[in-house]
Amino acid sequence: MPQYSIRDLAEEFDVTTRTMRFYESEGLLHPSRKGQTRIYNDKDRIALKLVIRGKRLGFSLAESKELIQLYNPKGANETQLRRVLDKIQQQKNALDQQIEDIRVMQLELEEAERRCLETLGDNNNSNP
Amino acid sequence: MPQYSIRDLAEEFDVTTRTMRFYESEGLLHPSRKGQTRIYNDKDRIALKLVIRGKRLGFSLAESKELIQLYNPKGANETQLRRVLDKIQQQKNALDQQIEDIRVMQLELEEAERRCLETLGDNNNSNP
DNA sequence: CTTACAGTTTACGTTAACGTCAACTTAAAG
DNA sequence: CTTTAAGTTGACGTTAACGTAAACTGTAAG
Repeated sequence: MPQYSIRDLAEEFDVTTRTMRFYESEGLLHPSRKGQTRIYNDKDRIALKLVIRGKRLGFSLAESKELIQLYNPKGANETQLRRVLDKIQQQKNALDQQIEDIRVMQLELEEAERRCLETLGDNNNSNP
Repeated sequence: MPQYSIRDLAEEFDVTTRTMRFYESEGLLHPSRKGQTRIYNDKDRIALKLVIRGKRLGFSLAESKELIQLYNPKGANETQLRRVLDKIQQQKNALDQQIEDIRVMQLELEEAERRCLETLGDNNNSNP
């Protein structure tokens, strides 16, 4: 099983070591220790990747933490599993809303682009 | 031309009046005044809608402010217009990245969903 | 007139997400 | 052994995005 130092992951995902320790204190990462030095495994790596991607989408750390937990139906009973499935569905809906927002923004940006290009064309015609 | 009070827009977009005044102080909104009372027009309404949508996508107010400016190639010369076009392109690329992130998240959520359903199925088989 | 309500400015408070710094330990290199 | 580098734990500082409270003004209703 692959292991990583704090610096390994910090460099890979372009965050500071301070950030990694902060995430641990917030319960997002759970490195083991060799002496007092942190040792990260693949599960932490996946979690970190998820947090970083979440940030690009405007997720708070608390939201990303929930997301991480959705990926571990560890020792969960049926009731818990059903709650997890419900959360997953909510997340999927939220992402659908985001996609819709992005779609609208892209259309608006293309409108803006057209207006710019038009104005450029007009200027060139009136400035020979 | 339609006009809105601060409360009109605050209720429509579910923000507080404090937020609206804050956005004004940050240069995102530019209401006129009747006496000292703020009067908003359609341009402000559009800008506000854009900011709200931006927030759902994780944009900072500074980023949304830039976006707003992209929609007004007002008294811009050719050099400025080209810079605007460049920014528009950057924004479109950023949105493409977001869509990719969302796509990955959705796939992962569906994996998680499958794992949950599997576990549920197993439990039912071993608990008759 | 006064009561009530909506709006205004000013200013200090708050939370999330780290940055920064100090003081320390451990590990490896020269 | 000393230096150097990378790690550690506090603890305090910072920024964005508002919340909250105080003190004031205008205006419509009873």
